[in-house]
Amino acid sequence: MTERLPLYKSLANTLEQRIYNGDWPVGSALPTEADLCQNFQASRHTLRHALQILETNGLIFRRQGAPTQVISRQKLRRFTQSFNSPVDILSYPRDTYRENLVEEYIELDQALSSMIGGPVGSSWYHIGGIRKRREPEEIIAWSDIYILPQFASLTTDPEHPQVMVFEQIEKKYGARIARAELDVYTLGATPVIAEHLKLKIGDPCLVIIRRYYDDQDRLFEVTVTYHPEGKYTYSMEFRASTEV
Amino acid sequence: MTERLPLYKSLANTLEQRIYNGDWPVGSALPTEADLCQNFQASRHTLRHALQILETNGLIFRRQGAPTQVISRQKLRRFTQSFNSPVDILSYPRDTYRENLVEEYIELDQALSSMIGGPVGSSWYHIGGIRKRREPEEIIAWSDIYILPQFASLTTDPEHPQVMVFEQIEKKYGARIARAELDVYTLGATPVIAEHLKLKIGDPCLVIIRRYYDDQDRLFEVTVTYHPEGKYTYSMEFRASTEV
DNA sequence: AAATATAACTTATACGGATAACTTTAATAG
DNA sequence: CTATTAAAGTTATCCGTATAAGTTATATTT
Repeated sequence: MTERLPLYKSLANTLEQRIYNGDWPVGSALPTEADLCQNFQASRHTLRHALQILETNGLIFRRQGAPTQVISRQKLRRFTQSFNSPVDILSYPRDTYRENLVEEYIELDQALSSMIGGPVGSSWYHIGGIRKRREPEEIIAWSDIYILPQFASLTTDPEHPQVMVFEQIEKKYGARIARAELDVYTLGATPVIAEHLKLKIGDPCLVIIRRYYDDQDRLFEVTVTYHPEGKYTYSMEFRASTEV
Repeated sequence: MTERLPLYKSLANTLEQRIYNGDWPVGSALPTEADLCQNFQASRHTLRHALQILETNGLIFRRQGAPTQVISRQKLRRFTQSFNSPVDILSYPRDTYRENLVEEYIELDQALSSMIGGPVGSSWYHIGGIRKRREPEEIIAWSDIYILPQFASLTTDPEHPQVMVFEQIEKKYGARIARAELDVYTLGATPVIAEHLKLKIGDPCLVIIRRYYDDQDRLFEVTVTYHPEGKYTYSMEFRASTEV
């Protein structure tokens, strides 16, 4: 019932409580490790284990040579969503595939620029096409993919339609996704979209824009998908973060 | 340039590489700590520091008394989005407010049940209303809020329209959100929605459903919002998780 | 054959000490 | 006064050792 807590955990709890009480206000420095060892009668090693927990909980900030700073009065309750791969950010069923209908080099005009996020006049390679489910055979979405011109050659790869484009870029060019943005909104079908998706003009469409940035924070791919009503729901789950 | 890596980090890298190479396949057990200390000429303490890194990276699984298991060949690259509060999951501008138009006790029929997620026949308290922005004065959304009947009294609170409902539930009843689900899709405006939002029937609406669960995984609030075209974009940002 | 107890093995916790690396403050030189 | 150097203080890394606690396999008993 009253499971005995290891010393380092009990110490971490005590320190958290003391910080919460305001014994060491935010912005101030914690006593030195040596002092804390004295006060709490623990070895330096055990104490540091406790401090490490406070650090990962975002309560303190440590820097070699400088005193440890208190940076937060209480543990943040973070709501996090995790994906093991960027594929899952927009999790299409695996039994879908893309059919390219348009391939062209373009320069961004004002309208495209505000949607895509790149500067006006910048050059991109545009791949337009539809995404289909196999059975029942059905059109799920129209998708516009914009990639940097130097990546254009990857559309010649035979397995191209089966694989997400950013995966191909990662594989062939070594660019790694460090950040991704996601915008979701609704829009009445434009004439072009309506024709491709066999809708009436103005029919509701779910628009999802994804922007991929590399570790230099350079935008290197943007995907815009248009889903007709009833064909797609974007779902997510969030959890309050668990204790350490 | 060639910054010298601490032994424990260098050890962690080596072990990761060896696992990736397949020297210790997924599912097999790592050599004992004692053996690894021997092989890599490190103290048990330093070695354990390295193992701890592999563990947080999701490569190994450790259990007191049992050999350490290899559970993944490569570091997961997790894409995470963090919110400091559930408010931010659906981040409305702070200068908006809710205007309740309907309050009633209901029982879920088949259609509502599949949308909300509660069982058919279960009792809920329904609050229907519109969300407005102050300036320019504008209707942003129609929202249906479903809460357990025991929370119904909170609508009498004077500050109720300004505050998110789950915050009031947390404050007054102590229920804490442990999990939240989010569904996003598009829908043509139904007659009821069209009237409230002053739209034509069939006009595109962005529908966002949020379901809040407590720590017992009991559903205690569901919110459904309908946004007319052009009035709302749901935005998120994801980052590849940083090294430990 | 099944349940129980034992032993061997492995990881977890905890102590102590020594050196390195970094930061800040004080002293010094120009 | 400014820039540099030296010293003191603090955290980071790394080693060693000992005991506790949990798991698994083996032996024993029923």
